[in-house]
Amino acid sequence: MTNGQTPTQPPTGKQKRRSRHKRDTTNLPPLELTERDVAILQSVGQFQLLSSKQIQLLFFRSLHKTRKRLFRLWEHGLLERRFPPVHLGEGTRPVIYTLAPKGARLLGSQGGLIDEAGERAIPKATFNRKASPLFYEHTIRRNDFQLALTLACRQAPNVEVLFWRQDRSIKDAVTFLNGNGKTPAILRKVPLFADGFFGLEVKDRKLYFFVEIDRGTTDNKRFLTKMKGYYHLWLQRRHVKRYGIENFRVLVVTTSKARMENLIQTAKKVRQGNGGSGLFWFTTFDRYSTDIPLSILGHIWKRASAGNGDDHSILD
DNA sequence: CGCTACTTTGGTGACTCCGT
DNA sequence: ACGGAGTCACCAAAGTAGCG
Repeated sequence: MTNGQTPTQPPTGKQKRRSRHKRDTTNLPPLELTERDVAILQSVGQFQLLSSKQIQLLFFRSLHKTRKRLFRLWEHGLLERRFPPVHLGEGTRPVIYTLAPKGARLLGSQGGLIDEAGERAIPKATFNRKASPLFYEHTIRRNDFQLALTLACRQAPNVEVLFWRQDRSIKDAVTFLNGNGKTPAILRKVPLFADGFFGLEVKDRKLYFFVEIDRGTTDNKRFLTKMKGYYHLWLQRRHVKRYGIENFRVLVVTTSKARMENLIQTAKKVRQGNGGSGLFWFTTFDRYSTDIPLSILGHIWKRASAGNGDDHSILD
């Protein structure tokens, strides 16, 4: 094409703009799926949902091109799209893409995707249409974290993501004696289901992390209970038995500095003089970004150990 | 093989429309 | 009001067909 005209589309005056919200399948030009298209569908399935911006970071150089291609995949029913609510004075936000049933079937027919537990194929990864805005927000936040980590490890020498898990295979419960020294301790069973669990290989070291995304909706008491759960997971060496790993840390990402300080003070109450001082690490959403992925490997993390105000890198 | 012309594919900028 | 996104026009590189 040298003159800007498409042979199959004669220039007949001004075309009516297609709706962004309703699929118009009349005169739909055929779609030839590329390897990249399949990779996009796989990623959307794995992440559950991705914004056009996030998909660009993974697969394209140009956002313009990204939108065009995603629009075509949507037109052909392979992806679903959702429009986040618009707040006055903010304009629209990037479209959120999820895997459509047709896209899931297509992946299934190509051998599909197996989830981290090695069991479930991708069709169940199609996204629940009735998911709440809070859940969307939470998933987008988690994906931003995973995406920044993925992109950072592409750029950083000697750092590799060994795995990322966020499915039911990391659902666990820890039982321990819960007490504060004043009232009698009672046996407590705390469910643990991290937002993510990942491993990094740094040179010859292997590091493992649980990720907790905090949107400021959990009160201190529940947060303390959850941290106690992780602490006893560590104390009982349950991570060795269950995951075959020797070490782990819990990364908590939250909304603001004030909230973070509050959570750090809460986390400090967990330990009872049995070690584990480096277990809990904290940062805020604004300290890393997918635009500058290496930021997530930078010195942006605060530890909940006493008298330690320095910022750390998760590679430390 | 080497040259030319054309096609295909992917990228950019400007403009305009869209939906809340 | 606002910024995302669809359309249009255009550019550039790579691929390909035809020809001597």
